[in-house]
Amino acid sequence: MNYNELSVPEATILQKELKEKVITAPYRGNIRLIAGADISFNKFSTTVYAGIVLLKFPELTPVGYSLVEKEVTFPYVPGFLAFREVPALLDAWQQLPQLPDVLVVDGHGIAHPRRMGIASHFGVMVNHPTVGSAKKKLFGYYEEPGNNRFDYTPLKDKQGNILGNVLRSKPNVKPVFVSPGHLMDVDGSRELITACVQRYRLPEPTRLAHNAVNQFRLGTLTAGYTPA
DNA sequence: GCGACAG
DNA sequence: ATCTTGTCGC
Repeated sequence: MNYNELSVPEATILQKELKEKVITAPYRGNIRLIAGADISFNKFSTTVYAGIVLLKFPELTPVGYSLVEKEVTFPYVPGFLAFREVPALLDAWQQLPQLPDVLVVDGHGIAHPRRMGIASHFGVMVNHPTVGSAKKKLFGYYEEPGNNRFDYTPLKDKQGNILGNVLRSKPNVKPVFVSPGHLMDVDGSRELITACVQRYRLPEPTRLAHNAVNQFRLGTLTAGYTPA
């Protein structure tokens, strides 16, 4: 199926169907390899640069990255980010020589109007554990968390259901929004992201993925898979 | 009708 | 998201 030819109403129907496949449950198992995924592009261009960076866990040292370039015409519409970025990320995913235990996606998971943010969407597509880590809220209500490192508050819907957490990754910086993507639960997602935070606002997986796709777009890195 | 609105 | 320099605060 080609997302570029979908209309928003059609995409909405697809999200409602995919929603039934999302599994929000505690992740059982060891994590020795984690990954971060992100996209970069030039303003007004239909070319996107997608990348996935693999890191050893819990050391968080990068061990390789997969970079791909792809054309995309589906516009950015709040609530439908997946239809614009998932295709390219799938290409990068299929190019990985080894799959991570869990993938951290730049965006929300179930903290979405229809519980189908990009992290959940991608997780269902590849049937793999994912967690969403976003820089801004898309959906839900929350109280500002305390200003101490790792303070957090729940992100809820109007009925009081907890969709994720608002996490203060470091003092005096805006918090990050963490929610389960697929095969993960609310607490586990927060604990994992907390373990991925070092000295910056953003957790290492998405921070390094962001750096990689940006360098790729600017020509400092070349496409393909590269061990670190 | 008005405000909110991932990347 | 991207375009961009200096500047204020921990």
